[in-house]
Amino acid sequence: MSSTLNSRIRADIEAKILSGEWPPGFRIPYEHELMAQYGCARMTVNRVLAALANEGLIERRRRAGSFVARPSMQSAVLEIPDLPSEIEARGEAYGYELLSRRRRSADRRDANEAALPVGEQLIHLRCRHFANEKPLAIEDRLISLAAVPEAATAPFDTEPPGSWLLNHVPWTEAEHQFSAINADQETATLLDAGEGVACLRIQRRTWRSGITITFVRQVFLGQAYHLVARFGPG
Amino acid sequence: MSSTLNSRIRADIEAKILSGEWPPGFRIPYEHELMAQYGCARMTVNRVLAALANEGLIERRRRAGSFVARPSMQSAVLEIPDLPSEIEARGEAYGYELLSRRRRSADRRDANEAALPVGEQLIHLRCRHFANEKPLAIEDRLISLAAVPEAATAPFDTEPPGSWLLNHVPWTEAEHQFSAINADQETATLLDAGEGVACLRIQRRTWRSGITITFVRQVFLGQAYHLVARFGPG
DNA sequence: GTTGCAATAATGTCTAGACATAACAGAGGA
DNA sequence: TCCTCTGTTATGTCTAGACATTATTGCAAC
Repeated sequence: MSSTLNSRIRADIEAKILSGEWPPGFRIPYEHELMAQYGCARMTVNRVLAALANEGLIERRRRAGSFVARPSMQSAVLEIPDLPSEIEARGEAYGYELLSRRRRSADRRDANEAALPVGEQLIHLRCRHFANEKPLAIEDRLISLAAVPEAATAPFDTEPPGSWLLNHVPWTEAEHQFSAINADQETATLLDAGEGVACLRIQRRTWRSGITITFVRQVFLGQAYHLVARFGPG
Repeated sequence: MSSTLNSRIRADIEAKILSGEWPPGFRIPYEHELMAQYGCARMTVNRVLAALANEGLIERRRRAGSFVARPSMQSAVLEIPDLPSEIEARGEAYGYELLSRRRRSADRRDANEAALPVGEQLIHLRCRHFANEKPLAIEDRLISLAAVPEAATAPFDTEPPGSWLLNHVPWTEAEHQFSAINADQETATLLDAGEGVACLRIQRRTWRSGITITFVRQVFLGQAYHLVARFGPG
């Protein structure tokens, strides 16, 4: 309960919007009026309104005023923790196994899936993640050697590539794709499940300044893994 | 290409972080120094740094300074558009069918899944979404009448409940859960697919000020539907 | 050594102005 | 009627200060 003027104004406005007292489209008081109401400088209310606009709660139009935005509900913040940390956070034992490691150059399929230029040198890893000794996911990972040369000598036999990259690559953008698939025979065997069982497949492409760093495809047992995403103001 | 001083400072700092020139943990210049470097007031750099901290790109500690945050990669912005708009955006024809509509009170299972108090009056809808005449998803939806009394008389036979709620409920928080399931016989029939086919299941609980508004479970054909989430600064 | 106090240095918050910018409204002219 | 010009108005950006807050540092007493 921080009681800065800033947060008080913000809380008041959020409450009005949240409660429906100020419905979508409603014109909220001008900075001028809020300034008078709270007896503060315009800069103070401006900061609040700018922040609210930034988060999409309100919409500001010069000359016209500020308006409560229509709730779009079109975006959510998705938490995708590092697998080891997440599994340990659930109180289970994390396990990791490297299945194979190859150095090859990108073919047409990689270019299509992972946006890697054909012919680019890359490391292709295949590994398994375990929770409490039971297989949880299979991972197929491509790492571009042009973007991450250190990957050529990194020891991926004990540390999962995701965690390694997290600590060696500065900042990234990413795109995820989710779908559900039936396990084929190989997948089923590796996951210690029946053929055809539903699996959650997550594909993630990570890049920096337009250069693809890594592509990963993880296949989870659909029953064993739940992704959670939260959304909302606050 | 807005060339406000604000955005110029911001772009400079983001570029340094992005390029790896300022690695995670690096102490970025003090407000004082940036102020001298750009020849501006402290308030100006403060606004930039506060915004960057707000987005998690940097971390600020009193007396110590501001530091480049470790790339967490633990959150992504997930776009979950309204189904009708999304299907039409793909150039396909959207269709909707209400399968059943019941008014009942919440049982223990609802309380568990949807955080609805046992005994609370609710509307239970079951419907189907189509893309180009082919079934795409089955939806099971609970709407709390305590939170949304107008739902009792709303005409859900032509407009999907998601779109209706979007236009009638002010502001919401939500939590999503993703998993993969094999279609049971009923699901398979409704989706016009084979029994056992992998489906992507999305469950979403939406509330306002701690009061649950609605709970929805959507089951998509795993092959037909791809969710995409993007993440990154800028 | 260890504890505790005080100085210091950074961010956090706020003020009372200033000028810039964009969009709208109304007046006047073609 | 339609267009353009001009003033008005609310937001956008910025300044040069001020005091508050707090974590660290270093000194001093135990």
